[in-house]
Amino acid sequence: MLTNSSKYALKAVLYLAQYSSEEHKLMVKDFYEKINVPRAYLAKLLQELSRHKLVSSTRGPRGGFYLSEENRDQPLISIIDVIDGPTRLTSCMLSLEECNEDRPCPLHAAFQPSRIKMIRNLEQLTLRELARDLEQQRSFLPR
Amino acid sequence: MLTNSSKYALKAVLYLAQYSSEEHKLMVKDFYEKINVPRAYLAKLLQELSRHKLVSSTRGPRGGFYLSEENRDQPLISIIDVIDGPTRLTSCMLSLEECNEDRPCPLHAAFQPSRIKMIRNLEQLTLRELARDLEQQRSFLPR
DNA sequence: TTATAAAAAGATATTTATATCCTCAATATG
DNA sequence: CATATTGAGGATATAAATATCTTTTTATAA
Repeated sequence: MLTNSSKYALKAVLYLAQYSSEEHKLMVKDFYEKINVPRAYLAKLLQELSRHKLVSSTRGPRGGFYLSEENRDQPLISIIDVIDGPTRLTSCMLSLEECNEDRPCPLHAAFQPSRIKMIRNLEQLTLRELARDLEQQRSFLPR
Repeated sequence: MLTNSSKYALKAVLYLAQYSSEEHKLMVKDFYEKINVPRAYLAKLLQELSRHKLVSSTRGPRGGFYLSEENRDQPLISIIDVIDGPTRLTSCMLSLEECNEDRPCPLHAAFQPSRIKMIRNLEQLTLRELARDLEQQRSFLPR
């Protein structure tokens, strides 16, 4: 479904959404263990997200990563698109280029409705909303 | 969602479901191009499925691969389980071991319904049913 | 202004998935 | 029984994903 990389990235931004702010930045070394992601690899992923303005960062002493208010309004799909590439979830289940509604692949009819629903969710749910669920203990983010 | 390997495998069994029978076996060299799968790699995948009794084969002249009537009654998930391993689709979206209904991960609530629906489809749809769709031109299997 | 701390960037290593090649074993047919 | 043909199996090669290490840049604050 998702690559390890995008799972790592989602865990990281959800953690940042919960525990960071512009006034309280988090360094990689301070939370990579909390989300069980390899330290150096997490740094790479966050750099990539930072380049795409999906997380915020500053260098130097007292620097670190955090989510700005704008960052928090991004949908989940934006993280996945940057890390996994934008076609990962939308392409045909059998990766057939010519699959479409008029000439669907054998899996198309049965799976397209639930696939579309999942993608809509990813496009609509924002980090802010999921962070609220975490805060209210309606969901949890164990290592 | 699925690996290339299981996509290849699904395309192959769907092709065999359409065009092979015990009386009309297909050799790898005769159809790998039809489904756009690397020849030697397709052979490997079919061997693996054969070992698990999901496709039938005989060696020697006039040998090849085909689907028996029993093979045709297998659900799609059995192919995927053999090639990708059985946990690929069922594990948590974030691969959190401790994610469950009582302590769900942040993605759980939004995605579990459509995920379950997809998995049910894979468990219930048989090769025979999808082959029938192909035969009736309700679906298509382009290269 | 200097020392230090942090991310950014680049280079490299490792692991897994994908792909190919070569030999062996089985089977049909003359 | 000999031979050709096919899948089975093992070994190897390549590409992509995952992971680590080192150096550079930027910012802080003493």
